[in-house]
Amino acid sequence: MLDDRKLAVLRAIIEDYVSTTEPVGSKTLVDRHNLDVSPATIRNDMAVLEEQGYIAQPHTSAGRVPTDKGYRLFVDRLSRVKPLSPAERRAIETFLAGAYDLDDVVARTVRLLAQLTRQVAVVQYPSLRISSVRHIELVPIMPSRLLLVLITDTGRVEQRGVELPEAIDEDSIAQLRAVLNACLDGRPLADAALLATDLPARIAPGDRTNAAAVLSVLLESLAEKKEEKVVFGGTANLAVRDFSAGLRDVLEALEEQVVLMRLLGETGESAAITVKIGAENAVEGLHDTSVVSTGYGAGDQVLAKLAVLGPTRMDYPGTMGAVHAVARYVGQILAES
Amino acid sequence: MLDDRKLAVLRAIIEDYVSTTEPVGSKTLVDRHNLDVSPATIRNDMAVLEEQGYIAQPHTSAGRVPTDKGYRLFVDRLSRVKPLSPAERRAIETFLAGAYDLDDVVARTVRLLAQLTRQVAVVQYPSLRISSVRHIELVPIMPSRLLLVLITDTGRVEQRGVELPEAIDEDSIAQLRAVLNACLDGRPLADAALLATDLPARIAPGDRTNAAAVLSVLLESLAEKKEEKVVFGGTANLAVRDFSAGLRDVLEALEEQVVLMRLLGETGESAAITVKIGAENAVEGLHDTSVVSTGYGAGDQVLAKLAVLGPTRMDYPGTMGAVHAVARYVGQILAES
DNA sequence: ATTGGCACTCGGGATAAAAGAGTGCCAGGC
DNA sequence: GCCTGGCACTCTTTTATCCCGAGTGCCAAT
Repeated sequence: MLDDRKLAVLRAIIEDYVSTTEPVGSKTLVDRHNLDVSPATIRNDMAVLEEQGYIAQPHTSAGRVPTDKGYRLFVDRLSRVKPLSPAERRAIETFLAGAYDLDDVVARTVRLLAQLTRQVAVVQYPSLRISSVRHIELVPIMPSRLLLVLITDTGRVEQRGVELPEAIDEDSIAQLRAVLNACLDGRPLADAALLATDLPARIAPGDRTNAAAVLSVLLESLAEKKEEKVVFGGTANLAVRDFSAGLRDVLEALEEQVVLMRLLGETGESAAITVKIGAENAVEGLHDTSVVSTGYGAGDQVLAKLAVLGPTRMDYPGTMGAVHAVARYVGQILAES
Repeated sequence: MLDDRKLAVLRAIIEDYVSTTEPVGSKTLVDRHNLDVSPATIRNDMAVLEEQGYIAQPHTSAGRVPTDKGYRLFVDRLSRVKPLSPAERRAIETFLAGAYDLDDVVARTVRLLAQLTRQVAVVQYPSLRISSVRHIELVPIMPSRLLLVLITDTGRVEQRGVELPEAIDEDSIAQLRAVLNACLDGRPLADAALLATDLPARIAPGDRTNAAAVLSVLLESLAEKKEEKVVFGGTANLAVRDFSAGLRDVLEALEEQVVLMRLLGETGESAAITVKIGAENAVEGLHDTSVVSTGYGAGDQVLAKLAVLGPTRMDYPGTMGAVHAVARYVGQILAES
């Protein structure tokens, strides 16, 4: 029902609109792209496209503008992910290679994505739930207070104060630390839950209540969604385009971890690239916004997600290319460390 | 040379302008504040104030607008820090009390400040340089690779990968860890520099090159300005007022750690509140912006700074009150943990 | 199916006039 | 000497009107 030319017209409309920000008319279209037909023909095609909901006109006698549905079709069938230029690839590589630690990797990734796409970048920290324990450390602060430090194989370091029911001495701490590490080292953090039954038996009776307190804090940090940390950047890119309306909504959404998580949550668990266009985003106030996201991680395992957020009128192939490439490189970096 | 009434007029102009965003004229002024004189009298006063550079008119026959110099006078002599309402104090207390760890304290502080002032909040992490070491941990990752974890008495946890020149075994790691902790525990981190000469003697000969590598990483993380971490929030508040111009500049400045540090750097080292108005800010592009900042820390010691950033046209007394109160509470929280 | 022709629509820019807000200054009053 | 009412003047802002042009939809012809 949509022949090849109509699809070509839709593609042309989207490409033009994305680059000019202005509704595009039949005349402009035949000029700019070398379609070998007359404007009138294009108008007929446009009428059909409009009837089917792929494009719309802001008002009578203005050019056409793509609808969400139009972008959807474009992304699904009319475009390919655009590979980055060699220069861009090199830039990514050198930029990420210099990172010191996980915080730095994440921070650099955000900057990189924002710069490449000239849009807002969102990056989630590798999930605690999926990571394995590399080391657990207990540091005494006061007689009845410890600092629990958790280091994962993705390089993430979590810290948490533990209030103990009873005072504890160095030896007991050492024992507890040894047991915890013996049980959890190299294993997925989720296994900590299994310890609940196992732990008391391995601990001197007098320290069991304290051990339970430590464990419960450990489980807590695992359970809490708060730990799904998300970072963003590139908001300055929002100010430049004629996007002032809705800008506030976007900034608000970005600062609300919960909302960000929801946005990323819609990304599938695979390494594929997900595109949510306009109203497809469940989040209120982001209906003029698209989100291009993907999972990343060391190897196949998806440890976390990253995304780019911009107006529905964005360069999808380019953005998708950048998201894809950056996710891959970050994965490599994580695998190496 | 400026009698009481002229000062009152300046104050009135600023208060009105801040709340209405519109140039304020002589008529409006006598109506709103009950000055017992006629508009004509006020006009004369205004003429003087303008001549002296405290106010200006955007164009002939518009009302007057305060200049930077006018705000300066207002802040220095015409206003008092406005104490927060009991409700606000309680809100601060409960909001900050629930924090888990340092990251959480900082994150909550940012939100709190942004919410209280309806502006952009900037908070710096407690300085590594001044903090004392609470514990140093070495975690083996690969035979010739360690993770160095540094925990300070302010609750800050820093991590850093160390590439060793030679492979190392568990025993050597334990020795190194013991020596490092023995030397540095409870002492200011800056003392690490002294270790350079001291360390080799305490370490088995075979491990000295490795020990040196660890130490150099430790010193590096101390030296690097990168470690002066700064966090901000509340950018959504920028979008609401008629501030669209310059918005991009502000967002850009916020995402540039270096710029942010420069902004905070101008804050004095004392616990007093510093106000930088408009062009007084050295940072390009923030000339329509004021920064209200102060130091905070456990006890008297200033560990870091926090600030609120907004248009020169801001509620200075209120903002200063919020900044002051929040800084004090955060200090308390830090001292407690 | 495509095309050229044509009447029609509607937003946006230009121009003009009117409205308003505020000023500066002066001459008179307390 | 300071304050005040009055008044002419200056600009911005608003409103109204007009016109232009881009773009459309439709139709008859190829």
